[in-house]
Formats: sequence, structure tokens, C-alpha cells
Amino acid sequence: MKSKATSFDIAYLAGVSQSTVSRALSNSSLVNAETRERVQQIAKELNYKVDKNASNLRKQRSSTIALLLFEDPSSDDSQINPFFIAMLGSITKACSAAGYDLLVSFQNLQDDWHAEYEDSHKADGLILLGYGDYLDYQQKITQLEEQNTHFVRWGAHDPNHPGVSVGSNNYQGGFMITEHLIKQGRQRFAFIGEAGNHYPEFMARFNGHTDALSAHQLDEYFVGQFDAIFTEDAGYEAAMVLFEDDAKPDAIVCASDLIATGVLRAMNDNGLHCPNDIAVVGYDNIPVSAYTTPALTTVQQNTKLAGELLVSNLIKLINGQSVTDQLMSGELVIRKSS
Amino acid sequence: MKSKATSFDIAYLAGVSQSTVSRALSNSSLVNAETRERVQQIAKELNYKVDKNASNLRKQRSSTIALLLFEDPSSDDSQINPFFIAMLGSITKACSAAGYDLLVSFQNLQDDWHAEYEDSHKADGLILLGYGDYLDYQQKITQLEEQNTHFVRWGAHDPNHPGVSVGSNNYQGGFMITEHLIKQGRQRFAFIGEAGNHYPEFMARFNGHTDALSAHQLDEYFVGQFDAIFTEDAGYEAAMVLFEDDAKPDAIVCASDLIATGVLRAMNDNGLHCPNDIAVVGYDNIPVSAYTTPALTTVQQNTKLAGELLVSNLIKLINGQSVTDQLMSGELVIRKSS
DNA sequence: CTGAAAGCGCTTACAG
DNA sequence: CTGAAAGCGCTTACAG
Repeated sequence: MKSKATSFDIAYLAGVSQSTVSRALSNSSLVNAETRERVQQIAKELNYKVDKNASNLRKQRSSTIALLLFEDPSSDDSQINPFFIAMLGSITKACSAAGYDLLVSFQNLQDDWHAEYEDSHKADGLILLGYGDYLDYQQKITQLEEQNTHFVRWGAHDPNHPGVSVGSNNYQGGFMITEHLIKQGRQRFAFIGEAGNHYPEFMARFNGHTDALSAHQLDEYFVGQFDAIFTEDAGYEAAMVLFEDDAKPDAIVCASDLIATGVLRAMNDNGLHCPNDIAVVGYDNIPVSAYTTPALTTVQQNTKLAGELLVSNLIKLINGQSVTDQLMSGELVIRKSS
Repeated sequence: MKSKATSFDIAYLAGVSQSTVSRALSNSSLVNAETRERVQQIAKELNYKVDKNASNLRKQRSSTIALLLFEDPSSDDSQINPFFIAMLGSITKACSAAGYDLLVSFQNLQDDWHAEYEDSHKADGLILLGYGDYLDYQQKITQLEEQNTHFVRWGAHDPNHPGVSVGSNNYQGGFMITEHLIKQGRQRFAFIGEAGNHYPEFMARFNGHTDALSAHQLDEYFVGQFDAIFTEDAGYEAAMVLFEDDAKPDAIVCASDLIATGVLRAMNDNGLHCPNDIAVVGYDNIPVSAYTTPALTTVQQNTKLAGELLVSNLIKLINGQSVTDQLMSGELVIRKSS
């Protein structure tokens, strides 16, 4: 590599001091307009770029955000939950628009990621993205909080969790999609997806589901809840268990689209027709959900807004402003499965 | 934020010089084993992390790789080509395994991205990922080369392109999937996808397709090639044009899965059955391809290996080693559409 | 508006 | 094996 130009080289060529070069390049109003022009012109000719390491070291900030995507460590293939992909896209764009670089890392829960990024000054703050088991990493979140690390978490608002979150109103989504099924005249409802402390998002969707039944005096129409983590296989297995039961629902509300695709497969393997025999609905509106047979009715989360809010809230935290949890409404996407 | 501990704090507590602390923390063999232990212990207690900006500035390297994903600027929604998502996953993991951080940026072609990352010392090298129009950004690649920036490109090997590339053997893939259709007894073949200089990957798939027909003395079975860029909509439009033609193929080879999903939709809208009337095959094996009706026969690219090769080749370049272009074979994935 | 100087927190020759 | 010192390339009080 050729050796890079420094601000001293420019100073020499422009006949000014290095301090003035620095000021001119950062558009400081302290510098004469004509001088600024000249310095910037020379910098451009030399293809000069401010050395970020030096600049960051001096300024004690990195203008970089780290995105930590944590998944179940078991999934070592390169399949990422498609919902997070959409989030990644919108976070990347929001960071770029705000003048921040984005460092991306996939973590699994064992890793000693907490604080690594901010403590080493690689990033000014963290965005935590992860479905799955909150309790498993609660301790690490607490640790982040104790170390005064700036971070924003995607997920359910929860007074017991430290830190600021941005999330979907999963309760509202579960309520809404259940009302949709009720209007379609469905009579016997099952819910597939874990509904416990470990999966607060799924639990909120479940609570929305059962409350919608209650609101329509249909509690007795609920035939049961069946556990499944967030994968297609889990959905398949749970549905197989359900079909051995004598519950015989005519509508299955799934905690995620991935679960729902597994349920559709299980129905197919059991000679059940969707939606004639059983309506199936999912959650997330991942790309695949438009292509299943039949295409899935689901709840769309506004990933674009979500990414923007995560980034803007984190930047506020970095700048010492206060921030409150955000909750976004979901939108019903009706397709052939219901 | 509490103020961070520095190597001087540790030196004070350990009763050694700051230089020794630095050596101990980098596991230098120059330092007494017992001293090293003690220093590392104290560092751990203080939750000390080496300041990356200072360290990078001094070492003149960042241990960071920048991934530039460039897409058609028209697509401003957060949909990213699913194939690249898989690549992103594997690149992230490979970087992490090699001790590099990964900076991610989506670029569109207008942006002044060339060299920005390495010149500013934010990254030691670049990975360029993009389907699409090579000629449009060839100039920028040339510029990267001139500035001695370290970079690796995903895509077709091409003697006219500067830089090192890692790519799929698209010719072999196109050949293989066509032979598969021939074995199924298909008689009239159409190809959907641009096949020109602007899309060298598509062109290689197309050349594999026609050469497979030639190899089986079936040239006259080829009924035509229809342009489409890499989107579903483009596939739909191209198929609609094809169906107005009197070509009437019984097999359509698509340059990508996304195109193929559009073709399936167009068939459906025209009352054509796949595979009874026409077999359809795609390329990439994106997640959606397993869920279309019928599920798509396609060519799977080894994204895991691809990511690993991109990263390992880039690191070799950064370390001044020489690297040659890599070409990976695809694998046929047979499903219901053929 | 400009310049001389300090200093961000490291790593690494250099001297012992 | 250890320490004192230089210096990576900036930004920003401080003095004018």
C-alpha cells in the first residue's frame, strides 16, 4: 500500500497549520471560508480521509453502533430467522442515515459479549436483537446496565427488564388476528407456541388470543395451547401432538410464521386441508409466508420503523438524552390460510 | 458513564510498568509468566478492555473487515436478496472465527464508497457483494485496485475484471440443471433472465444451459431466451411475454429463484400447470423456493464455503499473500417443479 | 480567524 | 525479562 496522506501533508501544501486543516475539514465555523475551500480542495486531490482511529481516540467516541444478534447456539447453519434479516436491513439503513457505522455480530448465549464492544471503544452503543429465551440472557442485560453501557433491546416491554426496548404490541396482534378468525366463523381454537416467561413475546400473543376469545364470550371455544419454540420443526412436532389429541380445532393460531409453516406441513402429512378443515395463522409476515400453500394470514410488524426507532433511541441514549420504551402496532395481512 | 480503566491503572495496581501490562495482555512471551498472570487477573477484575482506537492507531490496522452489499438503488424497501442474506450469515461467522470485526454497509451504486473504508482505517479490507450490473461499478472496482485497497469480490471469475473473486461455477450449474430436465424428457426449452455483459453470472448459467442442449444434440429444442433482471416481478413480466409468443416451451430455466417464483405466478394467472404443462427450475435455493407451489427445483450454492473463502482470501491479501480466484460447484436440488 | 501544544491510550523499538 | 520513551494522527482548549 502507498502510505496515506495525513493532515500534516495537507497543511504543508495549503500553507496553513495542521490545526487549521483539522478545523477546515470538520467544517468548523472558526475557519475562514476561503481557507476552508482551499484545504478541502487539496484534501480531495490527495484522496485524503480522516483517520478514524486517531479521530475516535481523540474524541473518545466511535460513531459506530454494534448490532448483536443472538440466536440459539444450536443452529450452526447459516439460516437466520428471516424476521431479523428484515430488521437488519432497516437498522443498517438507519445507521447509515444517522452517520453511524454498523458493526454486526452473531452471538450465542455462551459468549462473553456483554460490554466487549463498548468497553473497547469499538462502538458507542449496542442494539440487541433476539427472539428466544429472555431469562437466559437477563443476567447479561443486567450486567450491561450496571456497566452503564448504552444499549437498546428489541422485544417486549417488561418492567422487570432493565434497559430501553422497542417492540411490537404482540398482545394487540394476537387479539386482532383472533378476532379475524372469529369473524370467519371459526369455532374451536388452538394456540401453538410457548407461552411462558421464557418467551414473553409469544406469551403476549397468546394473551391477546385468549382475551379476544373472552371479549366475544367464546372462552369455551379454546381447546388448548401447545408448546413450540420458534422453529418450523417445533411447529411440526407440536401440530403432530395436537392432532393425536381429541381437541380437533378448526383454527390454529401460531406464535410465528415459521411455526405455522411447520403446522401446514403436519396438516398435509395428516391429510388435513387448510383452510377447509383448519384455518392457520402466523405472525411476522416473513417472505416465505406469501408462498406457502395456502399463503399464510399473519401479522406484519413494521420492521422499517422498528429499525429506525432502535437506532434513533440508541443515539439519544449515547447523547445522554432520556428515552422511553416504544410499542408499535402490528398490521393484519389476510391471505388464503384463513 | 464511569471512566474506563487504562493500562496505566493496571500498571499501578500490579506494580509494573505500563509497557509490561501491554505485553502481558497481548500474551507476549517476553514477559514473565507469573507477572503475566497477575496482570491479566487485575485486568479482569477491573473489567479492562484494550482501547481499540488506540491500539489500532498504533498498530496501523483495524482487524475489521467491511462488507459492502450493493443493490439496485431503486429498491428502497428493506427487502434484501435472500441469497445475500445467507452469505452475510456465513461471512459474519467466518470473520468472527478469524478474529475480525465486521462492518456492514448497504451501498447503492451512486455512493462514493470506494476506498472510504480502508482509507479512513475503519477496515483493513473490503468484501464486495452484489448481484446485478457489473459494468456499472467496474469503474469503481478499478479505482479500488489503483488505490491498492484490499478487496475480494463475490461473483463470476472474469479476466477483464481486476481483483480477486470467489464465485459459483454458474456455467456448470446451468449445464447440470438442463441435463436434469433433458432426462425428464422435456422437449422445448426457454431461458428467462438477462444474458449479456451486464449480468455475467446469468450469462454463464445461460451458456451452460445452451451447451447442455448442444451436448445432447438438442439445439433445435431451444425456443428462446427472454430478458429479466433478478426480481420476481421481472420474471413475471418475462413469462407473460413468453406466453404470448407461439414458442410454447415445456421447460423454463430461470436465471434465479426469484425470477422462477414470478414465472410460477404468471403460469398460474394463465391457467398453466407446473410441472404438467411446463417444468420450471430456478437458481440459488433461497428459502422461499422450498415453499412455492410446486416447490422449485434449483441449484444450491454453498454459501457457507463461499463466506469462508471470501474472508480467508481477504485476510491473505491483507497479510500480503497472493490469492487466486475460486470457483465453487453448485448442487442440484430436485423438487416438484420438474 | 490562526497556530503551538497537549494528549487521547495504546505498541514497540531501544537500552538495560 | 523489564522500563523509559517515542509516536500512531488526530481534536481542541489555550493564547493570541
